[in-house]
Amino acid sequence: MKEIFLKDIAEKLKLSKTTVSLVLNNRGDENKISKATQKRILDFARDNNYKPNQLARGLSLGKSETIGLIVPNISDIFYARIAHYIELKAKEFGYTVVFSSSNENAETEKELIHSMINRQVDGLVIASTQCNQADILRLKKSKFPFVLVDRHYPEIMTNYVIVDNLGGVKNMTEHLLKNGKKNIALITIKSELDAMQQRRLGYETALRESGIDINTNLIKEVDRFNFEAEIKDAIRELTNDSNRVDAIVFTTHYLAASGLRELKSLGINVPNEIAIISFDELGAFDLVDPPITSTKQPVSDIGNLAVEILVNEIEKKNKESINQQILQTQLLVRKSCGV
Amino acid sequence: MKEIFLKDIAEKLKLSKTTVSLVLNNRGDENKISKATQKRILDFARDNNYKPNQLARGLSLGKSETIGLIVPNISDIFYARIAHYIELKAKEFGYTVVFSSSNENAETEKELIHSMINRQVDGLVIASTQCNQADILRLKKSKFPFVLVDRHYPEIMTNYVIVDNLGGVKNMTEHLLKNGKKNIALITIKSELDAMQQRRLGYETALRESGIDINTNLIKEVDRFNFEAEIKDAIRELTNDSNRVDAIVFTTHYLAASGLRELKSLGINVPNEIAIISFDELGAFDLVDPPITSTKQPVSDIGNLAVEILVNEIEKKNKESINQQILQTQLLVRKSCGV
DNA sequence: ATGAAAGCGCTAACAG
DNA sequence: CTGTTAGCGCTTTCAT
Repeated sequence: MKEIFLKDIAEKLKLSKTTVSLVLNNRGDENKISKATQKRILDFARDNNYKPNQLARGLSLGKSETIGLIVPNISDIFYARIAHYIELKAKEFGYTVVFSSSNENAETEKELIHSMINRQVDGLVIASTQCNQADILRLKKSKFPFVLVDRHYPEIMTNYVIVDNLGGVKNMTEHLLKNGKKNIALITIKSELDAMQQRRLGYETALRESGIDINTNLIKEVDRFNFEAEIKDAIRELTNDSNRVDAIVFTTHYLAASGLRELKSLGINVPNEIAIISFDELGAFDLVDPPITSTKQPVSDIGNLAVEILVNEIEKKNKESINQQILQTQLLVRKSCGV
Repeated sequence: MKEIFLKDIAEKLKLSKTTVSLVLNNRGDENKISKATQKRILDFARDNNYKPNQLARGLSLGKSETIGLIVPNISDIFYARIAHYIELKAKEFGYTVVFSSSNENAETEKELIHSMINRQVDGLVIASTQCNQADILRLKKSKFPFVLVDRHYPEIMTNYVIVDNLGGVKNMTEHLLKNGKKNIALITIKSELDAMQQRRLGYETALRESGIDINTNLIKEVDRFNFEAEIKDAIRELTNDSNRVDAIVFTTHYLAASGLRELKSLGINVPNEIAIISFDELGAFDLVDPPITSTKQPVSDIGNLAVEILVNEIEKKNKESINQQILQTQLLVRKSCGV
């Protein structure tokens, strides 16, 4: 079964490439090609398992029916799940997805954006690293279709699908307050990322609205690449005599996992001595000892909306309109904050 | 900053496209193009941010410097991690990766293989669904470069990178035996997949070698798409009076998670009443109550080797040789089998 | 209702 | 050392 090309079909059927191409692209009727001819072409193509060369097609059309996905790290379950939904939705629209991880590196992200554009992706879904304003801005200026997910730049007017980070963490903190916690700490990632700033703000807002002063000693920012080590120090400080926290809010799942690991190794009882709560989930937070109360992000909505917005923009169904979605999170109450 | 093409460079510099193309592909020296000309071209290209259209390049070259990755499900942490390593390694070799999930559906997998080939990927890494011998065989016949990971077809001579499933589960079962367990059950996925058969065999081999008869009542096969419900029944049966198992081997992580969930809801103490052990890990198995003893797969090796083998084949450094790798797993002993 | 021919942007014989 | 030319496989304008 050797490869067969458009030209081959035309020759065998004694037709022109034009006719064959038209029919194969479902434009036979609109070009008044006889039903009989259409059937001959379609049958022959099917029988010989004809598949167009997408590279040639893309080159000719100026588009590739591919969308690029750039995430910080595809092996982070959160992004893997988003990728999954993006892929499903993209397939519905007839697009394939190409992906790459930036590994939280702005330089890598820049290269990826270029590389993907060179590969003629029709649009981009980006969960951007912290500080890549420049390239995002350039992308916007060039009117290249793209949509930001999970992370956005408040200063740039772009399409995005994000989550209400402030509201989510505010909820979490209030949940702790409601459970009688008095001295609540925050462990977060040191980052310019708006998402992280918003999460911190959520924590602060909840406290402030309850008339509690912010104690900056209780806010620990750890380095994203060195969090395992730094979190140990953070936990030790938070649990020493001068601080005596009774609850910790973690702004992301792997911080919570690390934190809990450390609390356990210190022999501290969760939730009796210290309650914990996590933004975002790991696979088995319900099985963990204790089951961790956490905030669930609407991953499928994020993926679906991102693709819908992007495809809309690519196909310019709506011209020039900017689409910004801020989705709500959901608090899953388990045992780690007391009953 | 508008787009610039090869032709533009040639015109501005009053050179031919050939010269420019040669230089840009680092073949200036071998074609004896003067250093001066080379420098002019390189500088101009850099200053004007020239990036070749990869579609055109691919069409002309007959290759795209892209490799396709097909997995059952990218949101399964195991495949997400493999994808991560594949991507890293591919980048080292100058390849981009395109991915898709087959959702365990052979028909989808077939389409994906074709679709990727149409998109002119240079090679494929496939974690195949259970029963797609036909397409894999066709792929082999057509001499298209590909390598199977995680799952393979024993009847087909292909490149693959898999794990010693039999040995892994045999180890797990022996670990249970060593800990004094007498009545060990197996919960696995109902599947023709060789990997799953091997895991079952590992369990049976361990028992047999210890002189224990296989009791088929203690082997439960659940449907991959309906495992949550079926596992409940399985657990109930295994824990009823006639069976009285004291340990359960789970052949994959999500089965273990579901199983543990059910055991807990039944108020059964793990590991005192029933020990459990899992092939493969979820994110936080060390934090689970109790920490789950499990078998860790060498994910990074799988990804790295797969890409190395594939790129070798694509670039035909070694002609016609078949490369089959069976990697060893590692048992992480925690608390779920007793101390 | 169908065909001829040009063109998408790049590479590569071959010529000089 | 550099240019001419054809061609990768497909789409599309313009004829007929």
